Amino acid sequence: MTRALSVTREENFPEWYLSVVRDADMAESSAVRGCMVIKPWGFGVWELIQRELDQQIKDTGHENCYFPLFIPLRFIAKEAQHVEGFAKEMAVVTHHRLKSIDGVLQPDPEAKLEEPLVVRPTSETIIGDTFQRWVQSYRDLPLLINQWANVVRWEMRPRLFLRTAEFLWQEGHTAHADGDEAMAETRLMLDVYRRFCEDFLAMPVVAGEKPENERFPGAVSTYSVEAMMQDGKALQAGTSHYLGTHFAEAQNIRYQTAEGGVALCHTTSWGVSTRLVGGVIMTHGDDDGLRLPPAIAPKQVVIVPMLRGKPEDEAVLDFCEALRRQLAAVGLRAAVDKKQIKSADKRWNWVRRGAPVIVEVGPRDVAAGVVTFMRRDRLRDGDKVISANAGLDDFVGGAAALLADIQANLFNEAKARLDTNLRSDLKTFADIAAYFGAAAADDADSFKGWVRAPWCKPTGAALEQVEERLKALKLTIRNAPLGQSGPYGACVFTGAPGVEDILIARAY
RNA sequence: CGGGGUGUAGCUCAGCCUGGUAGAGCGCUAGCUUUGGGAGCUAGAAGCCGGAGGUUCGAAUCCUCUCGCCCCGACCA
Repeated sequence: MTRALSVTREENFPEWYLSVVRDADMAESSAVRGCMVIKPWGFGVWELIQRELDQQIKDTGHENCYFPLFIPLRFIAKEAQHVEGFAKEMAVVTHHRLKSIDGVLQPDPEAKLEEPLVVRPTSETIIGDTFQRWVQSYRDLPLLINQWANVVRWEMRPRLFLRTAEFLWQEGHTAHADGDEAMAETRLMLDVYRRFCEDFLAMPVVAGEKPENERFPGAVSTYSVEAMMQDGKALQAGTSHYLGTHFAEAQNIRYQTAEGGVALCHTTSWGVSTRLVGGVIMTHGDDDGLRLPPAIAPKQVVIVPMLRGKPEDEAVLDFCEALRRQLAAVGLRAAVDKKQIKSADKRWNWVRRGAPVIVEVGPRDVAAGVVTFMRRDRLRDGDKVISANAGLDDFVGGAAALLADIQANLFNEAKARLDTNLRSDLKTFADIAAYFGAAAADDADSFKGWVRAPWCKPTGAALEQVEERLKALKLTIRNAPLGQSGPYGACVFTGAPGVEDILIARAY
């Protein structure tokens, strides 16, 4: 069986993932450990994610700002849990000048900063410091701000897109007069993320609240949207935090109430990152490479002219260019691949990159006024590549609907996988342990999916115990799905009466 | 920061044990043939063998030190 990639998902999922990232021209690792170069095709996907999400963030009343990359060390120190959460992965700037000493270029000892600066791992503190000055009166609230930025977290185990030392994201930060409003904001943005993942990335997610031990450092409550990858692991695709008054207390974000008193603001923060691109790859990719949902495909229809270095090439190119213009005229992102390589190679390059529709045009098509095309979501029947023919006008007229169908099909496929592999019939921890193959170490990477089960929502030391037991099976609690209602069975960890359902899964 | 591995052409790697001065595949360049579908043949460009020191007539190969990277653990959007 000839596939476009040299490794299949079944053989080795992590290797398959790397192979898609590489062969689809998404990104590559760089000279800087843990930092990646995002290539045009990968960045194009991110740009589309950015464009759409930016609009949705604005539509919900937020405005964009930009805050500094550097944060004074003392700012980080202000919120105790925040420090603890991020201290171990912080890049620190200590000097402002280089000097050649004994022929070695190094930080000039004379140019040491009085106070070190950290490269932002997230911006709660610097934004809180700003909010403190911006918020005076209840009339200044709510303050609804977002920024698109890069952040740095010195990760020990980087993986392209999924976990890199530097990554791109948006971080929303808001301040509110009271807790109810801040909580509503937290939940609103979580819902924006859920809809965005489903409608735009065609990636079904489960929105829910994180258990206490998985909370953002400094948050009162953390919510996430979790997506199931094709190896059954969970990917946290986005988070939204209700920060209570923790940061307001640490940074003195207060306002005068209508009654003349002084009150602390309730703040929120929420973000999604370039990790989404990794999620798209692991949700939709197949053994021929990436499959991009049309909504985030930088090129939705790629036209490959079959050129042979003969006089009729010119007519083929003219035909392709005319087709491209017609597709552009109906609002689609179309391109003609004029690169001087064999057309069969071009086709497979676009298959690997996941262009939703690939059109091939040869002299015979031109003569007959038809196009031959493949849809990437249904590339093969068995091993055979499926291609279809359509008259030029029919193809152009139906292209938008075709793309919509591809988008829907990718979502439905992923949704069916999520539904099929989310089990809720395991009643005890022993069942769960057996299901995830506790004994068989070599079984650790085989597909398992998620388990939904009731628990008694322990806290503190009791929760730590639960965490330990799960950890032995490489499992984590992903979240407690929203919108659930009892009655609940017995807690799978303790047998005590359950108070809510949680999702248990291996995770990225 | 613990345990293991590895560094040779753009990429993947062989050669190292048993020192004699550089190889393969893919990719790249050119030419010819082929082409309704991931082609073949021929020719070619490309590496002071991670770095420093040592042993030796001679080091990719042996020794010492050093740096980088990868995998497994602790941490993680």
